[in-house]
Parts: sequence; C-alpha cells; structure tokens
Amino acid sequence: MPLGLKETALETSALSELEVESIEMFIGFFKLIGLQKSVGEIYGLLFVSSRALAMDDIMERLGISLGAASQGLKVLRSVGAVKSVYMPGDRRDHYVADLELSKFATAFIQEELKPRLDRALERIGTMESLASGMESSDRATAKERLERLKHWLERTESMLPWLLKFLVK
Amino acid sequence: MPLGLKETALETSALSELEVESIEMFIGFFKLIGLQKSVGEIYGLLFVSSRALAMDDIMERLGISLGAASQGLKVLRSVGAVKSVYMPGDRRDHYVADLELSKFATAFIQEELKPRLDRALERIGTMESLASGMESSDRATAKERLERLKHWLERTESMLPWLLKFLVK
DNA sequence: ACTCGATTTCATTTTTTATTGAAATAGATG
DNA sequence: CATCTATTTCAATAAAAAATGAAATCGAGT
Repeated sequence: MPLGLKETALETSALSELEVESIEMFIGFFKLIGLQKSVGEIYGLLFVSSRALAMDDIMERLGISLGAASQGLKVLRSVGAVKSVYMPGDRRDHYVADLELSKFATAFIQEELKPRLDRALERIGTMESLASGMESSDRATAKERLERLKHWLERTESMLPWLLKFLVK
Repeated sequence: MPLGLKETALETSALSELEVESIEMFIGFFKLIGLQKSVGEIYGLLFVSSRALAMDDIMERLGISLGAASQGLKVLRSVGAVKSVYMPGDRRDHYVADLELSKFATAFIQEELKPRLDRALERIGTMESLASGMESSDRATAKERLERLKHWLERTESMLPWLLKFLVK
C-alpha cells in the first residue's frame, strides 16, 4: 500500500447506487412528515447497511457535518428509527436502522396530527363563544360552519386509533 | 362622516378575534399538509366570512401582497377549497370557502402521499435488482429489508381507498 | 379595437429553516 | 484524576422557501 494511505480513508467514499436509491427514497418520505433532508439521508444509509455505523462513518459517507449527524441521529433516536448497538473494542456509538417502518407513520400521527386536531377542537370552542356575541346573520353562518368542522374533526380523530392499529399490525 | 374617510378604508382594518382564531387554526392545518402560511390565512379568513371576498379585500384584511393573494387563491382553487361566486355589478372575482373540509385531506393523500408511495415501490424494484449483484451477506440483508418495506408499503397503499371513503363520507 | 381595472407572472427581496463547525461537555480508559 | 476521544450544543452561515410588487397579460365594457 502506498505511503500516506490509511485503511480507512478520511475522504468521502462514493455511495453505491443502492445507497443512493435508498437515501433518495427516505429523504422523500421524511420530508412528507416534516423531517429534514439530513435525517432522511442518515436513515436511508443505515437502511441498506448490513453493519452498524458510527457517527464518523455517517459523516464521511454522506459528507455532512458533525452537527448535522449528531442532530439527525438525535431525531432518529427520538422516534425510535435507529438504535445503537455495542461494538466491542470501540468507544464510539454504532447505529443500526430499526426496521419497524410503521414507527414513522405512528410518530407523525401521534406527535403532529393528533395534537393539531386537539388544538383545533379547543379553538373551535373559543370561536363558538366569540360567535355568540355577534350580529345575527354573521352568528348563524359562523355557528353552522364551526359545528360542521367540529363534527368532521371529531369523526377524523375517532378513526386515528384504528389507523394506528392498522399501520403497526 | 369626517372628510377624507371613505366607506371602504384603504388601510388594513383589524381582524376580529374570531377571524384570528380561524386563521391561526387553518395556518396550522395547512402547514401540516405542506401549504404555506398565506394559503392558510386566506382560507381561515374566508371560512368565517359570511360574505364573498374579492382579492382586494383579502389583501387588505390580511395585509398580504398582491402576489401572495393571487398565488394563495390559485392553490386554494386547485384543491377545490374555494370557489368564486358572481357578484352583480362588480368586475372582480369574489371568493367563498368551500366547506367540504375533507378536500384538504383528500388532496394531500392523493397528491402527496399516494405518489410518494408509488415512487418508493418503483425504487424498491430498482434496488432489488441492484442488490442482486452484491456480495452474498450484504445481498441477503438488503433483500430481506426491501421485501419487508415493500410489504408494508403495499399494505399501507391498499388502505388508502378505505381512508379516502371514510374522510369524505 | 381601445381602455381600464383585475389578475397573473416572475425577478428580486425577505424570512424561515437547515447546516456548519468551533467550543463546551460527557464519559471512558489508563 | 488527568487525558483522551466521542458527542452535543449553539452562534454564525448557508440554503431553501415564501412574500413582494412592478410589469405583463387578460378580458369585460364601451
């Protein structure tokens, strides 16, 4: 081996076609549920990796910064999308993708959708009170629309437990 | 009436508490499905308005620009969230909120979620081919994970027609 | 077919969001 | 307990997305 070359290069090693496809796919999914590109990149890389990767490896392969890697892994851990595995003789944390894909959908529903529906129903309560103090015809319009929206939201919310069960099954 | 004041003020007239609540609520919902703030503002205003509003009115009440109003209405029309009504003796288009709330959810599922699931399934096909040309243990890992993801995606996609029916019912 | 107000378009600007990387912190190892 | 390396934090920077408004287009009324 020529002098100056190490076993593990410091330069970014090119991603395989498989890795690129996986990364692009997960960037797309994750954007849909409001997660940033770097989070999708990390998960996409881990998804097709047969070995656990350290943060260093992730930075190097993806060409992202320390901060992005650290924060991305934090997000992925928080939704249970990655877990760290112990690697004997290495101080660094090593990560593998959790393959329970439903976790993403579930996290989105429980952490984004559900709270927003709840907040909307609260607001509707406030708005119904405000509408009560209005002039007759405006009041009637507002009350009717609010009632209608309330019913739709309640109905939608009532379906969420079923949806969650379906997704994890 | 004092001199210099017109029937319709050019200055932005303050939003009522009801309007503010409605606007904030819809900004929240619309962000969730990837639509910008100005789109939520316009719909929120129209939702509690008992009369149809012209683009002028919308700009003035919300304090947004011509471009934002025009583009926001374009988006809302494209998802069927507003419709224009004819106002005799006025050349301007006047808009009312379409109250079929399910349209937003439906548009999101059909225009964002479904295409992304389809695209992901395509990519999985590509990735399965790419994996076939890999070294044995990596191939096994990749194939197994891709198979698992494919099943989950197919199952999720098969549920969408039911979900759509539920939402519009 | 001209005029004039209404609306759309789009290059520029502003705002928001994501990324970077140096410094602070944590925590394992001798 | 001192010294490492690994990781997190966060202020600064870069990138992306949204808003602005002048100019172009449209289209009803004359």
